[in-house]
Amino acid sequence: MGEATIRDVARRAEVSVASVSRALNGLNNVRGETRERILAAAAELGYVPHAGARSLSLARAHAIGVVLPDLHGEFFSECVRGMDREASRRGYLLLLSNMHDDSEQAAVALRAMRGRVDGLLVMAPHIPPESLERALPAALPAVLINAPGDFASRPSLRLDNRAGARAMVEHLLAGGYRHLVHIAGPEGNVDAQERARGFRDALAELAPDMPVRIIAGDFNEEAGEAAARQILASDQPCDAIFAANDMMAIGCLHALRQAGKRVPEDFAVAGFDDVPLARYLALTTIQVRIAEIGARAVSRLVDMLEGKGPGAPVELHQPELIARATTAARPGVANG
Amino acid sequence: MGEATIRDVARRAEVSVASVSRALNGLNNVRGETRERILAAAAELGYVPHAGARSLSLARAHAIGVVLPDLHGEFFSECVRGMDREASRRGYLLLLSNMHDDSEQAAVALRAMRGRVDGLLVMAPHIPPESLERALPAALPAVLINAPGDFASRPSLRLDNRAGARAMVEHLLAGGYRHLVHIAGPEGNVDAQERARGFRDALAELAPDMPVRIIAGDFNEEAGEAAARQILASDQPCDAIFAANDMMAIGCLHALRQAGKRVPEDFAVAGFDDVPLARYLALTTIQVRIAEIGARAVSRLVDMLEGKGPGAPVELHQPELIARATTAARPGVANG
DNA sequence: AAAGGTTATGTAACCGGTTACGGTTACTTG
DNA sequence: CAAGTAACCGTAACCGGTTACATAACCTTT
Repeated sequence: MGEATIRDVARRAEVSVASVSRALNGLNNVRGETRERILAAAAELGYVPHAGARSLSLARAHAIGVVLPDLHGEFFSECVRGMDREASRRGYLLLLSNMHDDSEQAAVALRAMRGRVDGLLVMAPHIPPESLERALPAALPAVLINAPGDFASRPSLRLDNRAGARAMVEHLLAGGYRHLVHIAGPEGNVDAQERARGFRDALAELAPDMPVRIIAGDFNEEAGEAAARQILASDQPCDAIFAANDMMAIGCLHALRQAGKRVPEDFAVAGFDDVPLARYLALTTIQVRIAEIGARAVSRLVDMLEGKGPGAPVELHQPELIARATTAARPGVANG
Repeated sequence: MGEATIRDVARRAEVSVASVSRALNGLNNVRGETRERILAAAAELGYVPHAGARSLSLARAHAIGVVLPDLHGEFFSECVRGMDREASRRGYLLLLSNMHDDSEQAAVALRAMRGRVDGLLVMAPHIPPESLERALPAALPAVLINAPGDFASRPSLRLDNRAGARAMVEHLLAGGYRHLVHIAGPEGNVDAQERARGFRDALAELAPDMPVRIIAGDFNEEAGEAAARQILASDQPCDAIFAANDMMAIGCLHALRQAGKRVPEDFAVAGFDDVPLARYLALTTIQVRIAEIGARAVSRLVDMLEGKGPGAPVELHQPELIARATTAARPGVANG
């Protein structure tokens, strides 16, 4: 009924389980003829080793746990794809668990990983550092991705959101735009916070006399549309809109066009993330190579697991500005 | 150093491991005071049960293995998202393994699942049924998604590609288009085959005197562009192009517009899948609710695992036609 | 007070692998 | 030919849980 075990193979090959284990794991202290007999028996029985038992015995699961929040489409898939690529390259499987926003559920998800994985990859831009640290099994190596705060205790990867926002501000100013508005992301989200901060700081430094105007948003397309309407209805001057992510920028684009405005002549529009759609809509944005970050996270974790040391505690990934038509320079502006 | 084990908890609470196990699993045959002592000890030690050991002992891992091919972005994430939603609802974790195209590697990926999962979800539109069956551990329940051929031995979910293609042909004919061309997907891919077959059959039935014209493609945007160029260069009449997926349809759209053609006036264009981009480009397409299929697959597998019977051996999911601007009816055609 | 029943707890086997350790056997070597 | 060595192989302990079964403690009941 059940699958064949190593003892079945041993019985059939008329050797001990130890020899079967040795033969199947390629140890060299098995006589050629014996090895043949064992391999034959294993093949005849269709024997497949029981990975669970193996990892219990070895204290090594060759699997890494991935705990992600509810990301929207692109992000999720790209991140997991990058992780999977690297993981399979290095011989690990991925155990996935979506963590819903609740911090309590997150703890449960993390605990469920104990004893099935060798390490953890955690992306939790919305969980406060202390409760995250409390929820992490202490002895399990972990790499944090885009964690809020400076996590001294765990190595982490971070996207340099501030640098990205700053690059965008520079780009818009260089293009001759003089009245910038930022549409922010959800309040609790670190990425959103850092992008807004980057916008604010860059403006303070590069154009100190320009008023800093930030409209609240939530990363959804509708928020972008609402922001556009608000801008159109307002009497404050505005000639460039920088949304904290692409979806809001896209909503914004739609609303502006619907209102008969031209982009970039009347308003420049820019986003953040470089989702596939951005290219089709010629939207200027900041490219976030999330797959690369995922792969890098796996790579660092595996290095830790294999004793190659944790490396830099915080690794900052630089995003790249992709200039497209929605922020073309104003006529008469000499561009650098 | 290592994490606390159940024996550590037992020692600290001055009881046997059996009692600890009982107390932590909520069995009712533990005296109240003893239970308190055990819970306290566990909390003090930060004890987290070792899921690997637990599942070895119970012969139940509460995890399900997911083996997917290299899908492109949208598809992958949507599918996994649907699976994850349902899996976490029913108390299972997902163990992910991307299967690369190689059939040999697929077998390895499947074997690696033995002993860590209770069942398997396999999506392998490119692996021949026999080698798949050979690679699947016999005693492991599995649900196949979009498997080629009729798999008598395993329950499976299938997208009704033929019905989708047929609906599209009907839609185009009703719109007044008279010269349909299909851009096919990769040869070995079942979905692509069935879509082409649906196109062919529908045409044979609904417009028997119309020549069936199919151009080879590979699901990539470039193939769509190439097909468009081929159509433009050819002297055979064509007024509607139905690509086997959205990405090719999009490539096609670009190439046509670049050549100065209007859509849908000169050519109608339609795709298959309804990727998010399709809505923005107003591309008519067949909506595939892949997340739903993923969720359903999990649900069926869990039903099997919990002894609720496998249900229908093959479950066919009906896709829905989404009519948009790229296939607007020709003027003068009474529609509906 | 002894017999019988109930309930709480402990002991040890088991899940399916790996491996330290010790025993055989065959081969060198003086 | 005896002793030493290397190569091969088997026994049993172990990884960290669960649980059948045995035992002990406590109540009833007559």
